[in-house]
Amino acid sequence: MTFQSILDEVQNNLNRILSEMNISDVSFSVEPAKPGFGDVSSNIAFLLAKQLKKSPKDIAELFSEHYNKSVNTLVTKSEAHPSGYLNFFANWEKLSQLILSESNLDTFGFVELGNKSTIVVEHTSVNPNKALHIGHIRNIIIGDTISRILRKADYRVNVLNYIDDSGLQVADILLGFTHLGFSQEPPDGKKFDHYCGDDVYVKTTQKYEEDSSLEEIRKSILKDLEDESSDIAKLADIVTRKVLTNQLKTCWNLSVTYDCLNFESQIIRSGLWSKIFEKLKDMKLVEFENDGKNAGCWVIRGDGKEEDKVIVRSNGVATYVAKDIPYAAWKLGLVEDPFYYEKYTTSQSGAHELWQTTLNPNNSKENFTGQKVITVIDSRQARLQKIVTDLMGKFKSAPDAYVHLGYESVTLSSDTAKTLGLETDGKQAQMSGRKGLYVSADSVYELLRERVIAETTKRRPEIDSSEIETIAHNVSVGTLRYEMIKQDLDKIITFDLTKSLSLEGDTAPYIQYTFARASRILEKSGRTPSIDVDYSLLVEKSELDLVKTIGLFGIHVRDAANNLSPKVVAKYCHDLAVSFNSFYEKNKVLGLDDEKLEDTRLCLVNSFKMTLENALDLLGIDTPSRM
RNA sequence: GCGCCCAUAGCUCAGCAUGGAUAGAGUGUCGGACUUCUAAUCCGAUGGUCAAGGGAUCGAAGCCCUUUGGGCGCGCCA
Repeated sequence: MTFQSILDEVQNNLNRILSEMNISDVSFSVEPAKPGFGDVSSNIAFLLAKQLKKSPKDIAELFSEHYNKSVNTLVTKSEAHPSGYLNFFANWEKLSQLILSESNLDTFGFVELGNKSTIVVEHTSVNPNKALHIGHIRNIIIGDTISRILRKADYRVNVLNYIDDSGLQVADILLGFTHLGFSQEPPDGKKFDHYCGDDVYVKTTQKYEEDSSLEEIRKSILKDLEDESSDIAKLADIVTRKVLTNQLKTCWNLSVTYDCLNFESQIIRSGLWSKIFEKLKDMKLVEFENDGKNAGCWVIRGDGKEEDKVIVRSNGVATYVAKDIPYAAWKLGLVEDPFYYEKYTTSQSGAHELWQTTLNPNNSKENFTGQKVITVIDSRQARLQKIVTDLMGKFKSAPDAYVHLGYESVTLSSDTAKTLGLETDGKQAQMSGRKGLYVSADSVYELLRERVIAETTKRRPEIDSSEIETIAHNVSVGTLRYEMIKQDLDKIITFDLTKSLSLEGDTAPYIQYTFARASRILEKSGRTPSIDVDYSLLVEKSELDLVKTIGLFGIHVRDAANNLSPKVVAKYCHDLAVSFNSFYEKNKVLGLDDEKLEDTRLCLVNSFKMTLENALDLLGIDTPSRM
């Protein structure tokens, strides 16, 4: 509740005043005030201006008078601002006690939004034929952060990663292995996913232009992939799983975890598509085209001006979107589950168990479906995802059951493109796995790590090298993760190898640094912080601002979960850090010759530290106590 | 051609969902603060016809319409 408590109190009192005045149906706002306008503000006077035929200023004054006569516990006074706003001032002694003691609870920041309903978040879903690049990382971090936020908002979250192990891109590297003589062993210890992506995939696709006969081979490989017993399918299984293991290492290293891996090859072999197809026909959601340009195909009718979408070709083969339909229905639990589940061979970090689908009935049955589904895919797929969303809305009779969470892509800055050998004339460049134009996630992490090691060694020569390694890891992961979610999903991220890897300003290290400062104060105090302190001693503006910011945690978690907006939490963490730095600059905590004041401030510092850790955890960012 | 998205300080972005007070950060540039709990920090200065035009409103960066500029998408490819 925390800061929400005072908002509720104001809301209730205003409602009571309204009913005394016989006014109803006014949906006024009660919000944390802007700096310099008290602690809580309401726009109620603006909304009543017309009805009462008075100026907002007069109405605000009227309300202010009434309000100051009502019973208050957390508000000391209300005040009419000439602009028409009604502002309220908090009883900080009580509010500080409320906020700081609640911030010590494990449940702090938890909001009851999902009512323990299950929700599926699917993200990553990268073809297992290459290493992850910085563009994939945006998808992964958005998905992982959303999952963490939803858990904090009382949802049971099932995180899925869809493994497209039977598509064209896999066929391409298989062709490289079987027909172009690429060894299945990567050279000199190169990671297998990098080898497949940098060498086999890029060079194989180059060859298509030189040798058109390869196109036929490619098609036959693609066809063989569907037959489980073929040599190609067996090879594909070995290769894609090896790439997958390497991709997962990259994800785990970034503190990203999953609940279940779903393999496309198994969805195909399970026969789920034909069941869904029958259902689509029964529900008249697909139609057979007798003539016109799509003669002989099954299509989904376009919405308004949109073109019809072919789902099954005239040769009977399903198209790309069609493959997404049975999977989407499976995720929503709308079809009988054809899969069994076994634990994944390598366990991921933490206590989080990772499962994978299998068609082998000697395994257990589990449930990874959800009442709602969020699929994280970049917005270039918006059109196709809209088809799936519409279909699922009709299947489930709930239009918002399936949500496509789209985001803009990551492009390379002109300078960074140049380092990869592409001249763009000052413009940013789209990444391309096929052309080998990308910056790998592993290399970015490594670059960051080296810089943080150098920086930390320079600043803190007394820290031993193993702790430096840990700090460097946490700061590098934090920097990368924060960079991927600090802006809105609809903004393109132009990645630059120099500018995007800064450790100063609005970055994770800035925030992490405040945690280290707070830790140091607590460590030096040699005391155990208590919440049994004199809260009336917190009177400085920078102290109360920090208390207030701490108290706003839950409100931001709710906002982020409601709007599926990770940047809301990123912004909050930054706000917390700014508040703390301001407090730190203006107030000493130790050596005051005033034990009571020291205890009170230690309590505040400890609350800040716990809340920041709590909030950063939602971003998957760790908190070093020294850096 | 049709559809979706973006446009706010030199640069990168908040604020827009739910219209209301003084449009905020970071970065850059210039200047200041480490014998004092960690300077990955802090303080000050600089910097804005909120792309343009129109509309509805007592009131618009925000809502509606048009235009311009940029990005992306529109296959019996995946």
